[in-house]
Amino acid sequence: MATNEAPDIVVGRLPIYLRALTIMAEEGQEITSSQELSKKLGISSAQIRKDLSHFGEFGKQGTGYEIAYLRDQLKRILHVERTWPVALVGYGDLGTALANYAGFAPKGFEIVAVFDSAQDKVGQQIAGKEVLDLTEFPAVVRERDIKVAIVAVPSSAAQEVAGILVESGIKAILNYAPINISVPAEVQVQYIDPAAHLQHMTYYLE
Amino acid sequence: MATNEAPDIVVGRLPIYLRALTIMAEEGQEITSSQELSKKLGISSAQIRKDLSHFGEFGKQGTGYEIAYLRDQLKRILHVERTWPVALVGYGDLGTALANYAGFAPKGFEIVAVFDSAQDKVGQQIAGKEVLDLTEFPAVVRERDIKVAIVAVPSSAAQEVAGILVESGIKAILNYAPINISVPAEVQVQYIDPAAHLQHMTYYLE
DNA sequence: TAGATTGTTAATCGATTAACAATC
DNA sequence: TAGATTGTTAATCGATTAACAATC
Repeated sequence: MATNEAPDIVVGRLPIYLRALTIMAEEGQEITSSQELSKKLGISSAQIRKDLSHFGEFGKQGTGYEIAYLRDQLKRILHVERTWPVALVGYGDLGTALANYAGFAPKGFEIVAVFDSAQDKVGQQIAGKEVLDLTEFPAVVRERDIKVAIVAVPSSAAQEVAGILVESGIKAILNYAPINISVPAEVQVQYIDPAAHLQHMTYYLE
Repeated sequence: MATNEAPDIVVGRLPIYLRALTIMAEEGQEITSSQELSKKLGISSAQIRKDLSHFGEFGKQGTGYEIAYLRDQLKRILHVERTWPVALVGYGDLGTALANYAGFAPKGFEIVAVFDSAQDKVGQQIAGKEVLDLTEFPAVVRERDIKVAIVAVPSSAAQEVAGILVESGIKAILNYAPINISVPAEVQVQYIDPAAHLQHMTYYLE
C-alpha cells in the first residue's frame, strides 16, 4: 500500500539501500531479502520492509527481492534513473577532489561546470572542464538547466554563494562549508562536515 | 538535571551547536539564547534546551547562555578540549584534499600520518608529512597512540583497510568509501557519501 | 506440500514540542 | 519590579519493532 508521502528519514535511507543493491548486482547476485540487507547494513529487516512499503510492493513472499528490479525502482523513486548535471562552486583542494571524483557518475550525477571567483583559477582546466568565473554562474546554470550545486568555498563566502545559487534557480545544494546557510524552504540543503562527524565519535572515546 | 547517557541523536547535534557558538564567538558575540540558536540552525529552541539539559545546566534564566562558557562545556563533553591525532589512509585526490584541509585543527583534530599502499605514492610529501606504506600502519598507530582514522580508499579496499585499523587499535573511523564496513561494536564508524546526500535531495526535485 | 519471506497491523519505544514555574 | 529565558514536566507526535496472515 504505497502512499505518496514518505518521512524524510525514510527517504534518507533509500540511497543506502540502493548502494547495497548496486554492489550486490555488480557481484552477480540476483536475489536478496530484507534479512540479508539487514545484516549488511545494520538496519532491522522490519524497518527495511516498512521503509520500502511506503513506495510500493517490490518483493515476493517466500523469495525476497529481485535485486535488479528493486534497484531500478529505487532509482526511479530517487529520480536518478537520469543523470543530473551539477555545478561545483569552489576550486580549491576540495573542489579539485570533487571534480575528479569518479563516484558521482554511477550514482546519477555529473559535474558539468566548475566556478571560482579567484582570477588566477579562472581558465584552468580540470577533468575536461574549464574553471569559469563565478559571475557567469547564473547564465550557465540557466542555459544548461542545472538544478543541483555543490558548495566547496570557505565558510566566509558560503552564504553569499548560496544566495547566488538560489537566485539562479538552483534547487538542491550540497554544502561542504562548515556553516549553516539560509535558503528558501523549497530549496533542499544537505551538509557535509567531517569535523562534526569526528566530534560525534570522540564523544564516545576515552 | 544532567544524566549520564544521552541519546546518540542528541550527541550528533552537539557539534552543530558547537560550530554555531564558535562562529558567534569569533564575531565577538558574548551572549546567546536558545531562541537565537534556533533561528540560526533551524532547530526548535525547546529541542536545543532539552538537548543541553542532558549534560548539565549551562544557562541563566532571563539572560541565555554565555557563549564562551557553553562552547567550552561542549568541547569538554565532546572530548575536543584536546587535539586528537588522526591517521589518514588513502592518498588519492580526496586524501590530498583532506591532508590539506585547514578545518580539522580548530575542531580538535590533526592529521599526523598519511598512508597508502601504492609504492609510487609512498615517500611523497604532503602538508609537511611523509606518505607511509600501509604496512607501517599498526606500528605508527601504536607508537603515537592514535585512536581516530579517516578512510579515503576505493570501496574495494575499504573493508580490508578497516580490518587493519581495528586490529591496530583504532576506535573511531570516518569512512569516505561508499560502502558499509563491518567492525566490532565498540568501534565508532561514521560515513560520508556525497552521492547519497545528492540522491536524498533529488527525491524532492521535479 | 513445507519452508521462507513479504507487507502490514498493532504495540512499543523514543524523540519532539508545548507549556510553565523558577528565577535571573 | 517587569521582562525574558532557562530547565523540566507532561503531552504529543512519529519512528521502530514485533508479530503474523498471506502467499510465493
